[in-house]
Amino acid sequence: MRYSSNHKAETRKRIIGEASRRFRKDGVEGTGLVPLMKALGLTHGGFYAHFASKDALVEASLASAAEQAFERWPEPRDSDELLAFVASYLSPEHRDNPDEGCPLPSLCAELGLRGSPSDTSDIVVQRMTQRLEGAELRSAPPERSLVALAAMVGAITLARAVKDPAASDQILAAVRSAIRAPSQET
Amino acid sequence: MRYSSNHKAETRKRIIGEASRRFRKDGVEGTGLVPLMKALGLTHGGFYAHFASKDALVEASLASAAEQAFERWPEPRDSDELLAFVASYLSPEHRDNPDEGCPLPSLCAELGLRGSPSDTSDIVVQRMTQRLEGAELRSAPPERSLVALAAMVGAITLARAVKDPAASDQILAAVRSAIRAPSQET
DNA sequence: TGTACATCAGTGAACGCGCGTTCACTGATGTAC
DNA sequence: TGTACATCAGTGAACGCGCGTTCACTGATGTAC
Repeated sequence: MRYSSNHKAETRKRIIGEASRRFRKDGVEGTGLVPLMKALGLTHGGFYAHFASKDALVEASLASAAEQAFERWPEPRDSDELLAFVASYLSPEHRDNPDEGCPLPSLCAELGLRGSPSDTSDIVVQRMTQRLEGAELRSAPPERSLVALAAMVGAITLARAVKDPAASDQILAAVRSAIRAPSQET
Repeated sequence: MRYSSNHKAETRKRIIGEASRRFRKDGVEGTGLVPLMKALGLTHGGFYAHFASKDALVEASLASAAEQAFERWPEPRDSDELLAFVASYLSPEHRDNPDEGCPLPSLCAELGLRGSPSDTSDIVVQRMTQRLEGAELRSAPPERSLVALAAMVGAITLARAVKDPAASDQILAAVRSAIRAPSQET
């Protein structure tokens, strides 16, 4: 089976795409290479033509998930876009679809307890924080956006863990309105 | 080997104690029953005299970790105690010792993606939120303490995942000071 | 244009390992007589 | 006080399974002549 010159690169991309979705949905430990390759119509033996190990795939998938998050939530250009970003991040849709969502709530906890070799988390935190330094908040202390990010990540994490749907919605709504109107918090 | 009448109950407690530490440190999937029992000086076969399944142990350990968190951070009686609670929760010590810490940052993500059968998360969220409704914040909207909890859980999660120690400390400090002085946030 | 060969993405069987779970058994102790 | 027996927490070998990884092989295609 000889393929076109970029066939291998495309297969590699397909593996990363499927893996980055599964890692976010089921966790790294919960995702097996055999079912992963099978879902792509391939056999598991071929995996090692593309990656040296599962860890290498984790690294590549995390970077890909980060890139996807940066595209989904680009740098806001004004305060309206900033609030739209926050609303989208804290939406029930994002809560209910971790496989397409931000890797921070889905993968941080797992990579935090394993001694992750990558510093992709650092980069994602940094760039997501930058995106929150928008418009009318620019006069705020620089940690303000870090607090907002922590609240957003915590809200999604808790909203996914809580069983009661009303309580879950309430967590998202509370953080959404707190970031929307921080001056009325006290 | 016949033992004193409460020997079995004590062994059960020891299993739960060790498990609740390991689950928080290494995750549920990352904790095997064989090494767990071995660490207690027992063989793995005896496990099923105490629990019907690993899932039953997860349930019991989560409840135990929650109870431990409620004891470590009891209901604050005034605003000083409330700030001490927040400072303790957001301390480097808590970040660096997940095995003795709050189960929300360590276990929520993992139990969130598996369809957890327990509603212990709901209870922990509810009771930790109550503890943040202290003193001078009582006039604030009720969601205020929910936002604080989300920020605290998110901060610990991120601080554990980030590689750069300075960045990790910064996340904790930012949320700490934001909760300490919410009126100066804007 | 036609043949022989090299390439290499993907195949599929096999590996050792640790997992959760089962089960026949052990043996020190409390109880019955 | 002494013996026979029942109890039952814990033992340890075994189970089937899925995991990550290895490796000899396949076979359609591009290239060389």
